[in-house]
Amino acid sequence: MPETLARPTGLRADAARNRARLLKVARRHHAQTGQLPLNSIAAEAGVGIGTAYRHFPSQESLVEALAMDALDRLLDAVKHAIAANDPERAFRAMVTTAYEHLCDDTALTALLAGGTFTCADAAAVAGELFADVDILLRRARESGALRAEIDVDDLRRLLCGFSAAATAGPVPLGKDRERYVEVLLGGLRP
Amino acid sequence: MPETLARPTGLRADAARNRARLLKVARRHHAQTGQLPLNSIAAEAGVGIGTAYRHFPSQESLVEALAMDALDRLLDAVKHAIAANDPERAFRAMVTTAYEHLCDDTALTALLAGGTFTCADAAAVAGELFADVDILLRRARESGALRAEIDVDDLRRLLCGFSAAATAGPVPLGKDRERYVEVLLGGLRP
Amino acid sequence: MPETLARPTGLRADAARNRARLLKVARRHHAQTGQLPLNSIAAEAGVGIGTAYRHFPSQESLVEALAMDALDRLLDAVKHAIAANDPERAFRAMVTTAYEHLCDDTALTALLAGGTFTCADAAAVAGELFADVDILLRRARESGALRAEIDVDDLRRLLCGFSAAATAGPVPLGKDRERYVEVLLGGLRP
Amino acid sequence: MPETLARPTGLRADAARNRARLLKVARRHHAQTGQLPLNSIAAEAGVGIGTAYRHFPSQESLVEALAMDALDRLLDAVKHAIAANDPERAFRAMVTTAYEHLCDDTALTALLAGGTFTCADAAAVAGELFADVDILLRRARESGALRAEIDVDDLRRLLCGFSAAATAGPVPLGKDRERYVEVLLGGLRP
DNA sequence: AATGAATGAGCGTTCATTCAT
DNA sequence: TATGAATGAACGCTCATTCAT
Repeated sequence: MPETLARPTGLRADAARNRARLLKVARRHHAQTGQLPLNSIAAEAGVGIGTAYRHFPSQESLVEALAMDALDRLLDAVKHAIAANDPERAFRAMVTTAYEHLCDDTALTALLAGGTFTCADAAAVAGELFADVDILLRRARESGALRAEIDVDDLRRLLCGFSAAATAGPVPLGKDRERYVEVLLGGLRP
Repeated sequence: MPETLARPTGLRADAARNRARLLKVARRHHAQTGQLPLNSIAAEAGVGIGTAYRHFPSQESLVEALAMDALDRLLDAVKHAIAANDPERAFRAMVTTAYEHLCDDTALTALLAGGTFTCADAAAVAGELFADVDILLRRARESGALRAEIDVDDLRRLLCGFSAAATAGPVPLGKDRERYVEVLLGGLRP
Repeated sequence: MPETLARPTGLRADAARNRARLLKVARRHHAQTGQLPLNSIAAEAGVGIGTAYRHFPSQESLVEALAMDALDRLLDAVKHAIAANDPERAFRAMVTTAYEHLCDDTALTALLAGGTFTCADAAAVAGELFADVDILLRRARESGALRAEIDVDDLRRLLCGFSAAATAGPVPLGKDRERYVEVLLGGLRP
Repeated sequence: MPETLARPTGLRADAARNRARLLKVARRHHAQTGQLPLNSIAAEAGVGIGTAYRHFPSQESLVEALAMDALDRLLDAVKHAIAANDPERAFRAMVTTAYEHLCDDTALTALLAGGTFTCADAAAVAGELFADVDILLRRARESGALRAEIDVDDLRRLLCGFSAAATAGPVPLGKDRERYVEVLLGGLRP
């Protein structure tokens, strides 16, 4: 009996279909309302409530499952940035990518804003992500591209705050949301 | 029948007392949970639920009433800043003050993040506030202390995002939250 | 705002009617199934679920309200027994009465079997009841009508056990359930 | 298709292992909570829920399987008692043994309190048990050691009631639970 | 104006049971 | 035979809101 996983493997065909349906409906709910009412999500997905709970025994597990894709892509991007030469460019690329993902995925923002992980694989990816970002931050700091007093956790908070800034309000920010990441990058320079 | 006001005048003594009690309890709830359950708030305040609804017919009116004090103080601070000479110092003072207020008052943050106002007086104060901030921004821009593309609404978003960054997560930021306003101020420079 | 009470006073007419309906339905449920599902009870009583929770915020409060009548009558009977002269007769009368009440009221049995009370007035009546029974037990013990090692709590357990014995099973015991109280009284003699 | 049995024979090795695991977990659940939630029991036992249902198609069959061991031991003890000479000693030994088993095994108590059996072999053992106890009761009655009006079914009820008395409440009775069997034995004398 | 009783929509969660693999 | 996915009834509980007193 495996622990709850945000990214399960070896699902039966019908189980995978149900899971995908649930995630699809859940994603819409979270983006529109910030809530994840399992009852309605199950109903809308055309799936029994018990099935929904089998797949996602807790709201956190659902949030982490929703965020998992973006988390994976983020980790990929960070790995790429680490492999690059220019520390400042790598740092800027990482911040920009993270900002974009956070703006596009409310579940990712909620997960990172919380800062705690219950599913083993989400925690693992997040741990690796933070470790890699730490490397990028060190290099950026040494190359004089980053304020000394900002660490990984500060960046996590600031990025979540910025995506909230871009997303919040009656009208979400439009195309020009890149402006904000410029403000952030400017502010992070010593 | 007067419109709902966030800062009513001419209340009977007992009505004023009830209102104050409700606000006190509501403030604690909002700060601790981000929620404003009128039933429990009325019960804890020792006030009938009907009375609570008479004072605050909607959650928004309660949020605006909660934020009204901070909104007033903010407006005061901005008026002071306008009266000063140095545009850059005035701008910095305004941003810093706003940041502090937002970090300290979850209702103010919720209200400004939403960006809409239902009570006439709250809307009035906010309108004046935004107008005055706009003046400060113009001056700062002209004096070369502020990026050209940032307007009042951007600043509103960014400030809300920054206070969210400082507040969010399992552990709210401690004493050193001023660090973040430095990042913001740095980022806002051209 | 008074604490939850098992025997409230000064209810509005409609509130009293709802309360009575709820208790009536609840009593039937408890007698037949030993359960107290508030949802179904409210529905059967023709009362909103919220109303049910207003009257009985917890299952315990409902059990105690159900048992309150019997508890009162029991206390009355014990007071009478205390006023009598013959310690043995008083003791026997008390045990018999308690047994009868327990056999007739499953909620009373459940409450006394648990031995804990959450409503202030139920706790008060129970406390007085136990104190008075203790007096009866002392007298009975002194007059040689009761084993030395049996105290109030033992009697509570034994009476609950006996009423369970008379009640349990596919067919509850019929008219001749008095036989069992004779066994109990016989067993309690030194 | 054989009837469900509380004590099946000729199980495959893995089936027997699964059955044992289920019983072990179920016993703990029943002792601690009085409930037998098949889903959780199967999960905790590391066995598929379908397998659990194959072994125990109903809650009763599970209860009977749990009680089977104790039922066997009880029957053994009664056979021994029948073989003895002194009818009163035999009777007392039987009552005491039964009481001890009931106090120690919540499933046995639940089964005997219900008084109905669905598995053929449980019914058979219980039938033999009751018949043998009946013999002991007759002898005891004849030798003047037992009230005339108490029959096997009364004893079943009373024993269940007494073990409930010893077990119930916030604090189960401690070491001195033998006291209660003395009360019972005393009460059963003419 | 104040009170608080009533309502019911809605969400969280458990668990017995069936059935496809 | 074993597995575990799926289902849905049932229940617990909260809270926004209305309305009679």
